[in-house]
Amino acid sequence: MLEVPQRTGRETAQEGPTQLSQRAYHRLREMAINYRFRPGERLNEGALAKELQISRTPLREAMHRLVSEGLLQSVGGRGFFARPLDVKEVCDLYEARLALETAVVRLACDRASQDWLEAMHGYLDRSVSAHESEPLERLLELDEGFHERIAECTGNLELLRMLRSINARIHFFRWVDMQGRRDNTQAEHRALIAAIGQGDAETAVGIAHSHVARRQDQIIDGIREGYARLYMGEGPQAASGEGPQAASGEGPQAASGEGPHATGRVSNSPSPEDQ
Amino acid sequence: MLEVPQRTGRETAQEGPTQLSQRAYHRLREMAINYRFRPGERLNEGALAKELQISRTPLREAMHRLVSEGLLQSVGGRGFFARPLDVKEVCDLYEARLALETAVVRLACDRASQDWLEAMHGYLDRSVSAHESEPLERLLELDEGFHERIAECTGNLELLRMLRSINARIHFFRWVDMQGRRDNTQAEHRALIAAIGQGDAETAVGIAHSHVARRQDQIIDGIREGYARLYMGEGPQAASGEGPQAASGEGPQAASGEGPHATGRVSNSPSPEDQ
DNA sequence: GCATAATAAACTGTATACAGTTTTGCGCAC
DNA sequence: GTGCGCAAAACTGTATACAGTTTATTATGC
Repeated sequence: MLEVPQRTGRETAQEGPTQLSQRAYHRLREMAINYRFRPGERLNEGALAKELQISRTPLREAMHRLVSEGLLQSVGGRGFFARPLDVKEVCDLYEARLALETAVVRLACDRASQDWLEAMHGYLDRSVSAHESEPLERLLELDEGFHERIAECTGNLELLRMLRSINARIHFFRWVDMQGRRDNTQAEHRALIAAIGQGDAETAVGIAHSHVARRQDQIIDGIREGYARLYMGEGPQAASGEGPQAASGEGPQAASGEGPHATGRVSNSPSPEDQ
Repeated sequence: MLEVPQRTGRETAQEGPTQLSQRAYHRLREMAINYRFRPGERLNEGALAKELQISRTPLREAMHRLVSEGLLQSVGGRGFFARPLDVKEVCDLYEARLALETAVVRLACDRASQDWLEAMHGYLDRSVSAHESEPLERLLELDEGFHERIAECTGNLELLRMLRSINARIHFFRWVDMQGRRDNTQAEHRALIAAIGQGDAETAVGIAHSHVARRQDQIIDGIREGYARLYMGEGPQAASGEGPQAASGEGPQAASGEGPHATGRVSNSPSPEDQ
């Protein structure tokens, strides 16, 4: 009688969630984050459902979630759309990220445990060794992981959640921004952890601020660059030009995780519901 | 061929969205915000669908959105649950709110226009006149509106969105906190706007900080109080005790907007997917 | 009486069907 | 050619059906 809902058994390690809507959510999320859909493109539910080999019902449930997270848009009666490349939006996200990061670092100065500091040093060591060998995508992941770990150490799940959400939405632009340039942020990361370890909030915030803000300056160029990459025919199935139906080709296409693939023509951005 | 999706005609002023899933979203959101569901309670989709007079499909779509926003939880195979009363979560939200509010006020100092400042004075005047006459619920709305307008003036839609999301989730606790006490925040609000108008970031942030942080101290008691209100039989359909089926009674029950209505027995909180 | 097992009812997750709308394609006037 | 209008096709939004699981209920042994 007393409801004590428990998570019904950990999902099998490799297969991910058993729920179709949840699996669809994760796959679509990855696609949206990496702009595997052309910006502003309308997503054909039938085609997507076939691609993911599920019916439209769980697919739409997943899409609704992604709308809430700003990774998709919806227009009543017209369906779902890939998010457009919106300079203003990305600037807003960077600004918000800066605000959160500042707050998180300040809190971390008070709350970082010895265990956590040691773990972070280990994390940085591993990142160093990865710096030369790993692909850029992986380096970006490591950087995101670094900042998210600082958020974790504050113990504030809401700050962590918001930071993750922002990181997902700017991921692609950071990826574009990194192309070619393989700059080393290790030193700054070390300094940040050191300041946090000493509880020196002002220094820590200063480092974090310049660390995050520096990128912000480059981002507008980055978005321009993003336009180019997405529209000028980079990527596998370059410029098929026609075919208004399938979102990203017909057959089930493995999400190979190697950077954005979408190509095609421009379409104006939708005016979505203010949800 | 070129997709130029436009919002297909403003919704008719009074009726709200035409989309059923969207209407369900708004109604459920209001219910979740005000704890019209008992904390942790499992939501019966069939009963809810009947109550809202729609089928389960759009209902579930709305529920998925609300899960993304932290206003509902879902457990695979067991369905959706009302969010539990979680002290830690509320503290995290207050802390996050403080961080955002600080950032927003700082930005506002740089960006507030003369027009905006005048509009805010008008807003405060109206709030003053409402202070004695209007119900507490309305005063809370005015306060939320005040803070959201500051966020609006920064022009950063993402900060605004996050602030709104947080405000929705702590709304109930602020409401409980306000009961009995009809304290006047007008002076602080005036001072804050004045500081913003002069571009005095440090003063403005100081005011905002103490303004928000003060409440934070009281919130834990507030949550305890919330427990009492929800479980000790306050509200209309007091302590029916039994009846595990319907979420909030059988027939369609007008959302009268007069404070939280839910009552009933305790049930442990679910362990939802980490989505 | 209380715990346990078996059985029935209820509910969730997903697929499918269908109505109404939007988009596309085509013909025709200009 | 270019723009307009109409018919066909395609697609979205919603309802419904159904299988598999979870929850409630009853029966049984101790």
